[in-house]
Amino acid sequence: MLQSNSAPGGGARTVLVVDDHPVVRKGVRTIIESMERFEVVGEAGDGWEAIEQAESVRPDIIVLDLAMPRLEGIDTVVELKRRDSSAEILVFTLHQSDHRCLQAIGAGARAYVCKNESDHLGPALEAVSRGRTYLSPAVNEALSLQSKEEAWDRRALTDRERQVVRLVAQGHSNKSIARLLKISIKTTETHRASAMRKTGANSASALTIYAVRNGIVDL
Amino acid sequence: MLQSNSAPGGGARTVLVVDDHPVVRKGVRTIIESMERFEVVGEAGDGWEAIEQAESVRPDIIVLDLAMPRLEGIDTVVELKRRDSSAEILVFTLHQSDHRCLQAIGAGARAYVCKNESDHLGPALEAVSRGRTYLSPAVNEALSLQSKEEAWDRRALTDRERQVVRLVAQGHSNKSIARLLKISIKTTETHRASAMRKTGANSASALTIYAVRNGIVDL
DNA sequence: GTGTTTCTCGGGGTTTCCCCCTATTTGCGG
DNA sequence: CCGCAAATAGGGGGAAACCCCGAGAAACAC
Repeated sequence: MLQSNSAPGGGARTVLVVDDHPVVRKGVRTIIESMERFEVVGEAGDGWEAIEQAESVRPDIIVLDLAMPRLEGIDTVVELKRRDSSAEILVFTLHQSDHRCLQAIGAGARAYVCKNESDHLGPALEAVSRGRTYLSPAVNEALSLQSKEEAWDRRALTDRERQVVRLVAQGHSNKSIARLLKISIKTTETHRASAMRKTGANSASALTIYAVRNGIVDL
Repeated sequence: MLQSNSAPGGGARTVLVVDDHPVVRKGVRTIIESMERFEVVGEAGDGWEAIEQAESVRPDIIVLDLAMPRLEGIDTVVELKRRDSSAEILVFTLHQSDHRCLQAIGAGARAYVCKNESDHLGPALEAVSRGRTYLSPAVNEALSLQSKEEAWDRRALTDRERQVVRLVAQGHSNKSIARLLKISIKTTETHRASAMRKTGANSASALTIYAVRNGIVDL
C-alpha cells in the first residue's frame, strides 16, 4: 500500500471530488471547504479522470459518483483497488438501491451516501478518514430490510412469469391473460403476484415500467 | 401580474433554488452567489415547497429541477402558472430530452439547462432576467431536429389529465395521486377516466405505455 | 349575453386487482 | 428416492379500479 501525501496525524485530509456534473462538484466542494479537517485537492468528471487524478495528487479520500460517462463508478472503484490506490472511497450517488451499495462496498468502497441525504456527507467523511465505514440512513434501511431473507425475491422471473408480465404491460387484464394463455384466472394472479414480489412492483403500472425498462416489451 | 419585490432597474434579482438534492442546491447557490446581479433568497426540496416559497418570498426567478418527490417539475410549473406566479422559471435538470423540454416550455418555463452543462446556468439566468428564453446547447440541438408544432399536437390531454397520467405511470394509486395533487379521489378518477377515454387506454398498464411512448414520463 | 371547456366533486354500483392462505402435479438434480 | 422449484388451481376478503350518472364553479371564446 502506498503512502498518503498528508500527515497521518493532524494535517488536513485531502479529498478528490468525482462527479460528471460540475454543479454537484461545486456543491460538494463548498460543503467540504466548510470543514476544517478536509481540503479539496482535485476534481474529476469521469472514472478515468478520477484514476489519473488519484495517481497524480494521491488524495486521502475520493468522493465518487456512480453514474458517469466513459467509466462508471463501481468499475472505477475496482480499477482503483487494482492499482493499489491508498485512497479511501466514499460513494456519493443518486442511487438509493441496496444492489448498487452492495456492489460498491464489495468493490472496496468505505462509505455510501445518497445525494438526497447530503447532510450525511460530513459525518461520512469523518468516519472514512478514521478508517471506518458509513452508510447513509436510506441505504442502511434498505439493506437491513432486504438482505435478511430475500434470496427468493432476488431471483429472475420464470418464463411463465415473464410471459404474464409482458401481457400485463400490453394492457391485458388477468381475465384476458388467462384466456390467451389458456390457464385459469387464479393461475394468472399467482404468476402476476410472484412477479410483483420479485420486481418490487406494487401495481400494474409499476410492473409495466419494469417490463419496459427490462426489455420484456418494446414500445 | 403581481409586482416583483426587487427594483426593476438595478437591484439584484432574487432567485429561488428548487432541487431535492441539497448538494445540488448548494452548488447552484455557490454559482449564483458568485454573480453580482443575483441573490438566492430561498431553497425548496420539492414542488409544493417551491410553490409555498414562491408565494411567500416572491422571487424573480425560480431555478427548478424536474425529478422531485411529491410534486415533480413540469407539474410545478403548471401549478405556479395556474396561481399567476410572476416568477420566471429556469428548468435545470438531468433530462436531456426534447419531450421534457417542450413540456416545460409549453407549461411556461423560460429556460431549460441540462445539469451537465452547468456553465450555461449563468448565461441562462442573465437571459431569463431580461425576459428572454434560453436553451442549453444539448437541448437546442435535440429540438432543432423536430419541429415544435409537430410535437405540440400532444394537446389531446389537458394539463391536469397529463399530470394524473404521469403519476399513474409512476405507479401511484388514485388515492396517492389525490393526496399528491391535493384534490379528491373522485376528481382523480374523473381525470384518469377522461385520459383513458381520449387515449383509448382501458387499463393502468395501457395508460402507462401511452405515457412512456409520448414522453409524459421518462424511463 | 350564451356556449364550451376545464376542473372540481359526489352517489351508487360492478368488476378487477391485490393479498393472505393451501394444494396438487410435473420435472429436474443431488 | 428425495428435495426443490415451477406451474397449475382455488378460497376468501378487503381495497382499488372502473363505469354509469349528474352538477357546480371558473375561465375563455363567440
